Amino acid sequence: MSKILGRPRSQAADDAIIAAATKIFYKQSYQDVSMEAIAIEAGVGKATLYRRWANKATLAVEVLMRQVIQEKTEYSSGNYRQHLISNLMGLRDMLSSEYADVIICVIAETQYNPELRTLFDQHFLKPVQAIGEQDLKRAIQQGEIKDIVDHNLLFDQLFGLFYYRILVVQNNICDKDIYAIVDAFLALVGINNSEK
Amino acid sequence: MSKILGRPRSQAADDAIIAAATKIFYKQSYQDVSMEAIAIEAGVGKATLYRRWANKATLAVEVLMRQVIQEKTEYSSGNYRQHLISNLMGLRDMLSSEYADVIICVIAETQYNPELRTLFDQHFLKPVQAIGEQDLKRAIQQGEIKDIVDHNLLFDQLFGLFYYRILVVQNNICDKDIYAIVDAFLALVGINNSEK
Amino acid sequence: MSKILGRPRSQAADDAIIAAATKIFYKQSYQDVSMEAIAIEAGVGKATLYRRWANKATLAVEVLMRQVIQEKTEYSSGNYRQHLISNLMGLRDMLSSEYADVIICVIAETQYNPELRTLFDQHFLKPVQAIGEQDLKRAIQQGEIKDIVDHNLLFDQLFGLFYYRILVVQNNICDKDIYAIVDAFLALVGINNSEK
Amino acid sequence: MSKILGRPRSQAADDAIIAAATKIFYKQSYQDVSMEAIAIEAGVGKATLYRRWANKATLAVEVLMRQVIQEKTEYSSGNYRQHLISNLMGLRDMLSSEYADVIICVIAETQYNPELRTLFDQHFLKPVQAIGEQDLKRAIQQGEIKDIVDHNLLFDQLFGLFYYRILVVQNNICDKDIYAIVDAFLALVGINNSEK
DNA sequence: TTCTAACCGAGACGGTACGTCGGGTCTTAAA
DNA sequence: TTTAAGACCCGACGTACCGTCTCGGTTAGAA
Repeated sequence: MSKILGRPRSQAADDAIIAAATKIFYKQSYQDVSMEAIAIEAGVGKATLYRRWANKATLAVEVLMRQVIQEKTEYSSGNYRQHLISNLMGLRDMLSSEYADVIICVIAETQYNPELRTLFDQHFLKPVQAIGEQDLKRAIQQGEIKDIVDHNLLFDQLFGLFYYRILVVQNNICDKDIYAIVDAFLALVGINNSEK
Repeated sequence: MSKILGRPRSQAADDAIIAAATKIFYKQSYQDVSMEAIAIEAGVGKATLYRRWANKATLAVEVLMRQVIQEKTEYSSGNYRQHLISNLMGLRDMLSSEYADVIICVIAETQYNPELRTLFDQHFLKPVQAIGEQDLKRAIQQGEIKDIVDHNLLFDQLFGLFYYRILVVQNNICDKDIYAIVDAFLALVGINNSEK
Repeated sequence: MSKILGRPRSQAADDAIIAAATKIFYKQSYQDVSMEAIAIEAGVGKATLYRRWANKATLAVEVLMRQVIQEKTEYSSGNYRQHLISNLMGLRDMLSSEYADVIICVIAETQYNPELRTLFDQHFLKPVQAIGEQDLKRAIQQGEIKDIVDHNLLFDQLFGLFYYRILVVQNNICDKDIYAIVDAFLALVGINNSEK
Repeated sequence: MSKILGRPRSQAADDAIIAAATKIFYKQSYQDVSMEAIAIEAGVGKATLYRRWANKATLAVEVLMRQVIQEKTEYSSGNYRQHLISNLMGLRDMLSSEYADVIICVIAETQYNPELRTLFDQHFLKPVQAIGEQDLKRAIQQGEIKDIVDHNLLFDQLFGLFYYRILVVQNNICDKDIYAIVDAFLALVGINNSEK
């Protein structure tokens, strides 16, 4: 049986590291952030840092994840159209935030780091998609939209639009754009529009 | 009047550097590529390299640009549907190629390097978009598709889908998917579908 | 109160660096020696090297110092004349050795590097002078030579002769020359000569 | 027979280079002086510079030589004691000047550059020694000093004292010191002292 | 006058060493 | 066993200088 031996890990260290990382990733570009700086800001040894997160990218995912969770909980009422708009505004805000370069740099890293890939999928992409899918499922059950087969493709088109516009082309997406996009989306899959 | 003074820059050095960079970016991840390695492979001094390209990202854009130009010239016959399919297959191939991580890393860099941003826009994004737009214009003139107002949005959705699926979610897009996507796109904007 | 924090510096690294430097300074000219080569030979990171010695010259002084210490301990018996001859032969050997160019290059550096100046003084010049002075003092006490006031000047003349002849004019000084020089020196300050 | 073909070398370029080198060696340490800077200051191409002087050290010897010539012509009257004092003051001034580090750096280079060695010998050391020897010869003829056999050794001791004191130990030599040194020297070799 | 050869200033060339910096690991003594 | 501190190895970075080479153009004497 495995007993817990030695000094237990300090929760304070965890918190200090995340706080420091969140702060530093906010005000500096991903590349310019050094693990050393985070360790110093957190008042923590580098080993303590690496014992919890294997590398900079992994720590960055942690920070991003917490940012997503914050966003997620803020939008939670209204009908499907409202939900969708709220979710997409959340996504827009995240992609336009100071963490934009952290997101894209992490995505870059995932190209040749499978573990990070998995982590990023589960802690960042999935949670964002999940909101959309939960809402969608409820909307279908409530008869708000058609039970289309390939909503994956449509969702990817929707999300892709945001990633591409904001991160690649670097045109920001205003609220009016989002209304138009959502309405176009609902025009395709919504039930009410065929009733009109 | 400005005369040409001093020894002119060697075209051979240009070529050697680009060839070396293309080769090395192909077989190594962007992060693992060092400017020093490129200089050595090209048989060129580091100063010669930095005289032309200020940093790794700028050189990477050069390499990507030439890859895009190669792709572009390969697809050039058939009707609009054919063209669109060809173009998107080209985009898919590029985003799925060994240069995928170079592209995403360059995009990452553009987040905090305005000059690189401009360069990437003009030498990579614009050329790719241009193909689509030229074809579109011709298609409208020939009455193949509706003269819709906001084809920008639709194109971004299309391109975004590819960037998102391949680079972010990392699901590859097969030929069948492309047919489906194009048909869905034409169902929205094509004229023939309203005739059905 | 100052406690010892962090990982202590590795004595093994110190030793490896000094051994490597000694070896490389021996077989290459000072100018051709690179810090990188020393680091590699020592199996040590460049940072580790620069953490201890700020530059090539400082490291060279370290190497020279250890060479002086080796020489010093070799000559230690006989009367004052014998001692003087031994010491000057040691100086001659050092200035004629493979380290000659290291010595002169370090002296060159001291012209515009005060810290190196101090270091060179304390770790190289002083130890060499000290031998002569100790012997002198003993010789005076034992009545072998006159208690002259300005032996500094005479010593500088003696040492200067060696530096000038070997390093500047680059004529080597043979054993016979040394005997002559010492006898001339003792003819000036020795007691026995006035007794003859 | 070799005829002079092509455009003759520009005297103006020679002068400009020497002037620039003299100026720059004066105000910067030898190490910090770059051939490029001299070429720019002289308004001359680097090739023009290297066509005349093979490297920095060779050019430095040129500068030093001209400095020696300047000094030489300044002292030329009085008896031998006066001459010797003047000459040594000239040497002292040169070794204490802004060119001190140039001298020592050139000496350093001569350790592994035989051509420079020859050049330095003929253009710097010899001229300085020559003054002393000419004066000595005349003094011997005029019966001012003994016709000693090995005045080489004594001269080396004298010059060595200056090089060692000023460049190595870096104690400056004041006028009073020079008087003392000269008188000690003449006490050894002078005729008048035995007459007193 | 035209030709030829060496020159000129400017600056790019291949090399090479520099000293710094960051990543991720390891080693202390203390808790 | 974890902690903070900080040294460790590794290797890329971008700069600077070396001494050479290549431009277009100049300057002389020879043909």
